[in-house]
Amino acid sequence: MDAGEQRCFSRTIDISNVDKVFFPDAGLTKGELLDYHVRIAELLLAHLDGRPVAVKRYPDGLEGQGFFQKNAGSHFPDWLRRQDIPKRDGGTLDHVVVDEPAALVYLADQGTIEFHPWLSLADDLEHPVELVLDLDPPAQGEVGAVRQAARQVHTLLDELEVASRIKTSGSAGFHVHVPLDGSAGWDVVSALARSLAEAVCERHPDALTTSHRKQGRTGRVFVDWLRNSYGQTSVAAYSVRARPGAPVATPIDWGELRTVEPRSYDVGNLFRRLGQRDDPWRDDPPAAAAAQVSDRLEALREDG
DNA sequence: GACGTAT
DNA sequence: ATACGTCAACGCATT
DNA sequence: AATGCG
Ligand SMILES: [Mn+2]
Ligand SMILES: [Mn+2]
Repeated sequence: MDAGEQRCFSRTIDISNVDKVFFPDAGLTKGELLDYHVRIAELLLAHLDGRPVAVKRYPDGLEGQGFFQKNAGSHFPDWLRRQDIPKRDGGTLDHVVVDEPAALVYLADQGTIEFHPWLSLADDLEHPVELVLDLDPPAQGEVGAVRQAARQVHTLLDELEVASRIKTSGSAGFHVHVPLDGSAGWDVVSALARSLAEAVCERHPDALTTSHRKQGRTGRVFVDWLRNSYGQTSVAAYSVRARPGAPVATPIDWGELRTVEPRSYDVGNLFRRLGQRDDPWRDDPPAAAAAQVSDRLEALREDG
């Protein structure tokens, strides 16, 4: 991508610093990162369209300091959607909402490396459209343990007849997504996420834990259900991660879990994959009703 | 990355 | 003109 | 009330 004013997805964006190195180990520049976002825009947008999105910006690349941003900056263009969103503490955010591909490119030009959407839509903040379980191994590179954890979560969800999908995190683990029908509020969804996490940990107490404090995990895979709250986010499918090698959080099929690792895909190789196969998350599976799933899970936990 | 202030 | 300082999130279980 | 965590 060239510097200066570019016409991009029907918007004009003033691109800067295209030769600045953002990923030194991979030799990837900001311009190349912008190219990635132009190319991935359709798929990335498909998985966060209409949601409030927090961005993690690194204006000086991986070597510089990064920060989260939710509020739309005063200099952000008029066409970029923003929305007043109440905080739980009574305050208000002027939150970025992504609803067009140009927004992704604009934000990437602002130094955004990671996109972190809410689990609910801007038009219905109180009713999440998905539930996410984040599986983190005790240490980087413990792929076997976190793969096994993912299979165990999948098994439980299958028993509950709930459709689920998996992606690499681009970091150390995997994320399991459960599409929801929007019938339940955060209280129900958060409680369900907690019960799912606790249920799978009860089945495999030596391998899995829900302990939020690192100290309590003792070599086990952390099943993080706490993402499932109002105003919380998890990294988007097809977002780049701010890690060496420019890894990408990549949707995969359950059958790929045998071979794919958390950082298998990155900005440099993702399009080879997508050239050979469709987005594994292209077709929306049936969306679950959280309250009903909670009832079934309660019954399952009583029996055994 | 953008902006305000100081040199 | 250029350099420098400052700003850019949140929710919540647990202790 | 403060902390740890993602
Ligand atoms: Mn994680
Ligand atoms: Mn800077």
